Amino acid sequence: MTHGRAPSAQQTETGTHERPSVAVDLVIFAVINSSLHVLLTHRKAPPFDGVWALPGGFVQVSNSGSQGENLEDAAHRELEQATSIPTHTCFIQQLHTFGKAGRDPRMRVITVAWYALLSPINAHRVGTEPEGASQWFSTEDDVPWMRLAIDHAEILDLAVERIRSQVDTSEIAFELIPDTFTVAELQSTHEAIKARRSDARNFRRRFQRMVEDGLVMEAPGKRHRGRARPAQVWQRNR
Amino acid sequence: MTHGRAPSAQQTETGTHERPSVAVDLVIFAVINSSLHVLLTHRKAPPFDGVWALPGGFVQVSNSGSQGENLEDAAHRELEQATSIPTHTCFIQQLHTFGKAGRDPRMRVITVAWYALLSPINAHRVGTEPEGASQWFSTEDDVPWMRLAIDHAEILDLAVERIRSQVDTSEIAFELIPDTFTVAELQSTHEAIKARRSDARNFRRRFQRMVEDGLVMEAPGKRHRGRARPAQVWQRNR
DNA sequence: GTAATAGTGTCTTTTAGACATTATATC
DNA sequence: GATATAATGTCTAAAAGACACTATTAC
Repeated sequence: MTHGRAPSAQQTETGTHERPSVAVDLVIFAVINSSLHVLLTHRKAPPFDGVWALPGGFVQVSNSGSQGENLEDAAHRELEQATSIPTHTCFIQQLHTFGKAGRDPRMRVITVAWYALLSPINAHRVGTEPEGASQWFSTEDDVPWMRLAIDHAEILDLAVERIRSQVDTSEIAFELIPDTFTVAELQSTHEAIKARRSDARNFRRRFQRMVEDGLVMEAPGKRHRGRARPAQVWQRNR
Repeated sequence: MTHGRAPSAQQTETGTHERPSVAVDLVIFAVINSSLHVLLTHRKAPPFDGVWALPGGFVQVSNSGSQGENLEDAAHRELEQATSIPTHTCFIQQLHTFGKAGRDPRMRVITVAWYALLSPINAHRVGTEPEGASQWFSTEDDVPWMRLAIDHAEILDLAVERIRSQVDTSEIAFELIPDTFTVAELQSTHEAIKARRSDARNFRRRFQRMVEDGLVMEAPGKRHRGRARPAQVWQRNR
């Protein structure tokens, strides 16, 4: 036997070895009522019937011709299926691949997990059907963490940890708010992701830097909230 | 069709759909001569014969019984195969999963890429056979970037970017040096990863914080280099 | 004018970057 | 004492955390 990709005992380069099923699972986030929510689907078939799970499905594969769909396309397809909205503009990013033997009792399944971020407008269109199979859960208290199918609680944990660690150094928060927004709305989104309050003056100082860096720019109009002073509206600079 | 993991047109929950081959590919790093190196293997079989590639191989899968090996175990197995050293103590971490249709012309292959970090002692035992299939390449100039098999150049790029972004905020640099080390050796490792020099005084200030935080502690003895003043030896605090 | 949110400024602490000299060992 | 590396201190700049008051609008 040689080094590297050479065939090992039960495997050949021509592919006669056994193969796993490969799935994509989605952690779909949105901020609802100032709280970070995740979309779960209710399973109706054994062996996980009656259990909440991350939306997902198998990657369409062919071993001839075009070889099937790209992983990212599979993730987008499942995102559309889970949300019933057009998702080509949605933010989606690979999280981690989970493939522990036995994680799915039916067969060997390796799943590539992704996280997606929905704007409030898109989120509102999802999971509102009273008899729907999908439902939003607040990550702060609502999620039936201990009862998610397979290892989905672990996937969800990692996804929350990931976006928390990214929110201060990337622009992901913009994916969770409308195209135009006020500073208070952006701050509220940051707070929802990190599950902790922040100081308005310090946040505005950081926002000021974003303006100076050309990341955001003023948008026309003002936005009212209650009977208070109207706020300046902003938009991303693209 | 319902939401979520329900079967789609060509797929059933019982798994009669076509499946991809799943591989693990390894980006094995070590610091040699103060430069970040990566271990590549020379392919001898078509369709990539004569081309350098990342070491890797297929995940051993079974759809009955134990379902085969864990992804992480497959990565460790391939790491041992590529290096011929015991690797249970080696640092290894998942990088990203690459699964574009057509990336391997032979068949649909989805590969889970990992990066591994070898200490100088371990690295020295690898790739020194004159006729060996594995060889170290400096990431600074030596790597035949444009000629790596499949999408391995892209994987390598991402791995380098990843450890560069982690070196200042994690403890990965310690995985690339011996158990006991001097401050200068640790600094040199940082510089090799980031491919840029740093100031010794500023680096020692950061090192002092590591000491105060209990991350490292003095080790017995001093280390000589040339005919100069000997340096204090340190070790990680575990 | 009252209620409610928008918007502003200062002090302190921490961290990073730039920069030159002294200390200690070998030869 | 010449040489080579180890080790140290200060000034400055940028960013985060803590903290209280004024501005503008609807009602």
